[in-house]
Amino acid sequence: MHFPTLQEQLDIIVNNTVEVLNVEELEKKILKSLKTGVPLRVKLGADPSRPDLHLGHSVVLRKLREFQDLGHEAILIIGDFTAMIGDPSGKSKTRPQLSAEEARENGQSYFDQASKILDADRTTICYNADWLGKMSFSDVIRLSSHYTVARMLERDDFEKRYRSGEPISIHEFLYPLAQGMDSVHLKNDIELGGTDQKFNLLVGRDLQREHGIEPQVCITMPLLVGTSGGEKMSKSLGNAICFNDPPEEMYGRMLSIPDTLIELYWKLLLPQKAGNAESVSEQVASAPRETKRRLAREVVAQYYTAEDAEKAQEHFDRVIVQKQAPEDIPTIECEAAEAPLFQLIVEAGAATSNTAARQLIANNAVQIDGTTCSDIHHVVILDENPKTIKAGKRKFFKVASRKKHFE
RNA sequence: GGGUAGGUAGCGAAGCGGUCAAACGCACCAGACUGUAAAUCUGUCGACAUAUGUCUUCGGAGGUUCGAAUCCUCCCCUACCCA
Repeated sequence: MHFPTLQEQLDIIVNNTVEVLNVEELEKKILKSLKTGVPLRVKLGADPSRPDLHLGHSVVLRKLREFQDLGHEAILIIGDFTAMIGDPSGKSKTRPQLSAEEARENGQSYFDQASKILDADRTTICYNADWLGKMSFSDVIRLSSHYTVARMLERDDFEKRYRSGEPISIHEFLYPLAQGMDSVHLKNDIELGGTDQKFNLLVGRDLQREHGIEPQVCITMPLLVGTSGGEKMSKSLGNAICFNDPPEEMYGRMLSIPDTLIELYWKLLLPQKAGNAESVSEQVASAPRETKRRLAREVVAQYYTAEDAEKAQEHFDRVIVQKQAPEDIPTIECEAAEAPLFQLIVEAGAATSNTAARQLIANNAVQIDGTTCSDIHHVVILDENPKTIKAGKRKFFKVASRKKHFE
């Protein structure tokens, strides 16, 4: 195995990180691997209770990929056992406990999605139920004796919740310990995570040391801000862009980010290409629109192809900018010769209830063949010629009668 | 085990016998404006019907009332304090 030089590796590894704990040890580890030819083992934990990966996940996955490209070993660890506990980080809500099968399924899905960024052939995937599930209660007691309540409360979100009077369950204290045991089991050299994982990563480091293993270096990456700015990207906040979003949607959502996020997204979401990162801020200043369009295209191309990205942009220009109907839109066929407009909107899935559909109409958000209709009682006359209905900004469908088709 | 304060729509938070489908803020959705966005302004924001209507909601189950989110009983849950 041939690795780049120490300095080359350090430059790449440290770039974009929030913290590296600590750099001296990292250097030592790199030097050792250079000398022995043994790649570093880099661990990243994955939570299978949320199998929809979004761009926020990509930040840390991208870092892992960089390690792979430097010749090191990526270990993706699916926390199927910890998912059964429920991840306490962030929200106070306890996550639903997953069955073993669900966790495996989700884990596979996670891996499939992560493969859009990782080099899948060179990624080791493992499930922590394989070892955590074998621990006995006395093992757990022994493990938990290593940590004190006061130290647990050092963790940022525990401390906040404690002070604001929000509940903290005992089992949540076990979560970092379980995650730390993963590091003991894997004997990994490095663990990656978002800044919210810092405490958990450090617990792994401590536990390794106590088990006589060379402690892992902890690397934290920034949490990506969501598309509306402010809060971190999260599916439940509705400000996320998922790996599995279709190209058109991905493109549209990318364009809807505030301008102030362009540079940050550029830095964190695209692979490092020499020369282009520095000039982005100038480009944003001089041509924000074009820069954002380019960013959107580049991001879509990461998850699909450059061609798909082009198509997505064309689609967007057509539908949103020029407000024309897209090329391919679904047609619903009715047997009746006429139908209330609001009902059609619901049937097409453009509104969740009749009331919601009426509200859309009342809000001037509905067009039939390009003409706005604000009459909630409107009845659409159907024949074999499909009528194009637009409900809201980007929901289009056609309706036609299929009466004749029955003869 | 004892005490105190609480559990209200996606979230935060008012209401404390009728005028409550429930103020207000945020988020979401839509319209205007734009660069596509952000910011700003406007509307909507439980469901069904739509001219003032009906139904299901205010931790859960009962009860008192012509009438309850609001009063009573029991239960469940949370925080804090005392043991």
